[in-house]
Amino acid sequence: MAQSEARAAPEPRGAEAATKAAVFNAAERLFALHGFQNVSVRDITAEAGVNLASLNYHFGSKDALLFEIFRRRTIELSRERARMLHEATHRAGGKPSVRDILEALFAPPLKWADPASDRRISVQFLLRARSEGTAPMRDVLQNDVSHLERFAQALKTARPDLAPETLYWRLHFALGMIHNNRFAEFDRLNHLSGGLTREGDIPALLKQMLDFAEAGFDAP
Amino acid sequence: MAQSEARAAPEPRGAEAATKAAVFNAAERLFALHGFQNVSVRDITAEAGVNLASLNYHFGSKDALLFEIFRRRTIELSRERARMLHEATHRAGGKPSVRDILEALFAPPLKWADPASDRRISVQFLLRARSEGTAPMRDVLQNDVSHLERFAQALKTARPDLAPETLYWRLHFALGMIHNNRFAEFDRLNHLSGGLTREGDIPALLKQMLDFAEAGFDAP
DNA sequence: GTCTATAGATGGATAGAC
DNA sequence: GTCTATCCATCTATAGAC
Repeated sequence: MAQSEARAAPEPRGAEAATKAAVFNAAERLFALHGFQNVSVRDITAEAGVNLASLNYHFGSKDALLFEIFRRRTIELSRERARMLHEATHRAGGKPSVRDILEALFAPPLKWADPASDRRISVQFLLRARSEGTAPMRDVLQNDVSHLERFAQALKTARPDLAPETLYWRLHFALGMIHNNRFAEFDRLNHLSGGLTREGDIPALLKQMLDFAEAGFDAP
Repeated sequence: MAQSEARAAPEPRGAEAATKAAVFNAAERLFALHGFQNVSVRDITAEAGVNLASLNYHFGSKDALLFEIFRRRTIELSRERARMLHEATHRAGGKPSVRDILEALFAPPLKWADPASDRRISVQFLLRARSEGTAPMRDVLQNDVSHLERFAQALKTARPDLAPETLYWRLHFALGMIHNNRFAEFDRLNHLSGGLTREGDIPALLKQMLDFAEAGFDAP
């Protein structure tokens, strides 16, 4: 438990920072489950088992805390994706296949979404940030596309025959496939399929997504 | 202007219902643009140019108004999709192609999203409802999958060779492609592509989506 | 049906003691 | 750093006059 918290929260060195970490984790969890506007500072501090005023003491404000969680998780996810893309590029001698590029895009958030992962909730937080995020978050999502530019460039190298416009659209579609992996959408799909789709089986889901998206990129 | 409002709002027969229609349209617009929790009753009535109390008089509460907009637009969209699927089924003698089925799924919301359409804002409202919706909305989204069952059944008929599990996943991916068509995501894509992707060109976008998704369904 | 005025509740933030 | 008590802004909803 302490280890899990240590991995999930920012540098919990002394007993003092334990409070900060508890607030961070409780906030991420509640925000991911119930939405940003439906969770109050009182809810967070109660869940964390700390005093009401400690949130403002450690983070300044509710919005600043929200942004801190968003920033940290975004950086972590981008880094994992960039590392996978870099490795795939190296393995392929500079020109990875479309499937390898897509795997670098899909695998990190899917690995987080594993029921056994302590990042399971972080994915849901980031997905919420896309639609419910505050203005500073939207600014980051809007302007910081450098992380995606590497993927667009790799796709151009892999498929120089495709029109750039088509390529960007297909990247957009692939991203849409990931962004739809919210708890509520999984539940809806389970309800529709009568329980056939088991989103807990991450390797199977990754294969399904790669099969679909790779074929989509191969369309004429 | 009067005609446009007549099409978008509920039965504006007399001058009395004009207030109700104005509230309905202002609310849909503000909710779609700024999110459900970021728009107050005061914002809505101010935008509509009516008195603060009229919202509660005509709709009962803010949440009831929200649900009313959601219910109306959901029914309209499902009906358009069902009609297109029905026509495609009839044209194909009972067994429409995967592409025809996907077109019945994609085309209605894309038609609404046309810059020239007076439903442009309704799509954004419905997309917000998926993530920011109140509990009653989530219940509807969760439990009322009858509309999607017809599409799943049609896909099974078109591709009896595919495992049902695979088929449901691919339907989920196709839905994800639509759900990603939010203003913010379009802007992000435009920023990334340097303006190459013009989401205002609906026929071109529909073709891009159909090419990608059809190929995805054709994956082995 | 429309308006004003206000009740009633909630939530973010902080002052100040410890 | 932690806690209590409280301020103050904001919002929904309604009572009651017209």
